[in-house]
Amino acid sequence: MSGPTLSEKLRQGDLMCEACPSREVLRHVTSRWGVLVLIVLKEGTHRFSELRRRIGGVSERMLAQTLQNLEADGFVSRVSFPVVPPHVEYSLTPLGEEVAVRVTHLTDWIELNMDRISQARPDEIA
Amino acid sequence: MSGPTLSEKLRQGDLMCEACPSREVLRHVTSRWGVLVLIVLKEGTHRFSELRRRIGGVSERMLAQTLQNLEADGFVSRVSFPVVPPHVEYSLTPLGEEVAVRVTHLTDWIELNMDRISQARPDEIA
DNA sequence: GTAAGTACATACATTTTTGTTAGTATGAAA
DNA sequence: TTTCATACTAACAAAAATGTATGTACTTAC
Repeated sequence: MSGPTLSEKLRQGDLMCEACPSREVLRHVTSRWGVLVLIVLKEGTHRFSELRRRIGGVSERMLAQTLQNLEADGFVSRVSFPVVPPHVEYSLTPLGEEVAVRVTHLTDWIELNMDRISQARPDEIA
Repeated sequence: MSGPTLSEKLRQGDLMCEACPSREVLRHVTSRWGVLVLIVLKEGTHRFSELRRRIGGVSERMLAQTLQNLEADGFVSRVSFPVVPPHVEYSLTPLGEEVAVRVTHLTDWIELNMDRISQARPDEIA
């Protein structure tokens, strides 16, 4: 009668299960700035300050933290050149490209359908 | 030389632009519990308490709030039956089904690739 | 000589999110 | 009769996310 055991769920990364590590990965990927970083890096390699300028509203602190999370998950690779002033390049790993594809499918849909969504939202008088 | 104007970006919902309303929609959809609610509702209509039991770790408060956000965005429809004890059914709207598809593409990928991701993550000694 | 640009880290303040507890009305089960 | 279940809301508390200000080391431009 019982389905998969807890340890099986943990291995599989069942998102409905509170303790699953997949929840943390999901949080990084879908975090406020994580989504936007993935979108921009999908276009190609960028430097820290380029990302900062592209993504409206990120603070340096948040951008750095977001990049570190995505790097720790294996989605982003960081290459630093030992020069002055510092030069660091960020890009997607093969794993990162795969997530970024799904993320952009979602965000593209939202951008393309914002008018339909706005009509459904009563809060905006416009 | 200049691209789209600010008002054009606002209409189009350019996510790189801080003031765009699409950012708020994205936050609702990719919120901690929003993602999971969309996944479960994609299987069909559910009652409040059913959702609560399915989604490990949600509090009543957060579930209620998440459902209200998704309802306000036009992704979820709420039907309440005037009986005692209360009976309320939640389901996806056509718009909601469309987002839910993209969301599940992302989450399915994460669940299926958790082992690859875990290998890339140095924090877990396992 | 002074200011700007680079890629951050660190300390601290604030804001946002999330959780906890208690409460509601009513019928049914124990 | 006490308890449970339902679908919430409101008040309050704790935790997490985010922002701000400052510093660094060195070079180039003004």
